[in-house]
Amino acid sequence: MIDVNHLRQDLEGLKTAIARKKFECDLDSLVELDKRRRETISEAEQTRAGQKAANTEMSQLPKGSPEFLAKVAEMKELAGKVKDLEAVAKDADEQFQEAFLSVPNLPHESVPDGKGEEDNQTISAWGEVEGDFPHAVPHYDIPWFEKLIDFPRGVKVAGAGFPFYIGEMSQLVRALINFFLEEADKNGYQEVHSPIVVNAASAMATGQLPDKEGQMYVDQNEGMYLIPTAEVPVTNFFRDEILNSDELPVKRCAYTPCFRREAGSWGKDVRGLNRLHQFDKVELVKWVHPDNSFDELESLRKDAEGLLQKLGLPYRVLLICSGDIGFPHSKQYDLDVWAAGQKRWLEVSSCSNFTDFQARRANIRFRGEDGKPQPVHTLNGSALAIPRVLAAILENNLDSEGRVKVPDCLRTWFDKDFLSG
RNA sequence: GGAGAGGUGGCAGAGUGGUCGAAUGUGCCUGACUCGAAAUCAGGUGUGCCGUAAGGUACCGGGGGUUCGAAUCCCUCCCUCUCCGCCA
Repeated sequence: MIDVNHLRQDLEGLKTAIARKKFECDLDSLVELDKRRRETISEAEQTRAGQKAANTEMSQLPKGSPEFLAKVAEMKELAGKVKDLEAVAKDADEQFQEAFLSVPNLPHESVPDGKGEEDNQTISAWGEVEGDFPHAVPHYDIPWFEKLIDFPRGVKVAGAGFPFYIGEMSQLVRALINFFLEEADKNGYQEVHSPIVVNAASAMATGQLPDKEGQMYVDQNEGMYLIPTAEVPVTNFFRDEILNSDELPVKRCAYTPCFRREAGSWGKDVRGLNRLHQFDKVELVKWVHPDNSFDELESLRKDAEGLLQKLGLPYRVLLICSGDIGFPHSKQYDLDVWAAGQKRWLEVSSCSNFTDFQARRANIRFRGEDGKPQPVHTLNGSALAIPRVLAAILENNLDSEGRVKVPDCLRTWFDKDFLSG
């Protein structure tokens, strides 16, 4: 959630900022709800103060004395009034809070205006894309593909979108995970191994609930959610905590499987490894001082880019426009890898600054220079999502003999020159 | 899963219906003493919300209830510990 002072002190500025995003919310009625909330709280608390004062008096009187009994009778009415007013205030507060949760984060001034995907800006690119892949085919058309990635048996055992990776392919997945984690370590991210289920409070804090409930797998019995990204458990590590300012920035990385129901998006671009219900990913998360969160976003993005460069995979960097940016994001970059066989870009990373938006929901603060707690800024980025990186390696590195050249940077964990089924 | 015990401020730990946001100890900060440190002494030291402020109000695991009044009584959920069972 945003700072409520935006609503109280700069309503027009807030309207302008939100209008740049595609999300709609009725700020005028929100202002009314805020006003009513404050009035009802004030009234209930004043009445309650009267009750407390009377109770202090009563505690001095002898119990059971006529004065005492008279006071009890008198106070009954006030007690009922307090109860009623507190209920009204609580109701008004909840109404406001609920509506306030639907206000999106404000886009940063450096985020370009735009209606949707088509207005995202390509701000840089790396590697050759045209004419450099004479033997490329879509990864799912490589003759031996189905020997190493078994979709039908995944369907039998679990369902569509849950493939088995077999033998050398499984080892290659493991090599990618290790490579990503080691590079993150070199860049100063402390590795954590996290739960891959979370409770409702955690999913609420990072914004998966209430809006995106349908995208997660749920265990109804336990009230648990399979994580759609390590962002959720890792960010929640510091939920309801106050950090020391000299601890900032905190940088963490985690490898986890990720689970997404992909409700609504199934049927489009789903062949092979392009879109799965379960996939592996290494995620980078930062908790930083508000003063330098946008610098931290740049370095986060460079950390993710470094992986694609070492793998030798061409990619482009998209600066996401105001109309395509997510609800909690202030600024977002996507990294798209070039898949030469399919001749299309595959998104393998999304690097975002949430400013204080997530931190307010998750109640993650630090003690500022004045000693008062204030929200940190949180950032995260994929580094990287495995299956699409794998797809690009398979397609781009296919040679004339139908073999796939394994990137040199993976040799520590996968000691073969080629993958050939 | 069964039986029992328990969840209070950074930590430890009192408090079983009223003057308790909460004793005491400890930790931390400031000051005094000291060449400096230790020790000692004095003061300070939670968070949210309402309020321009003064101040008010809420919070003793979460939620609900009883009462004029709840950290304290009742219900319920969660969690921790001990023992038993089961198990990677």
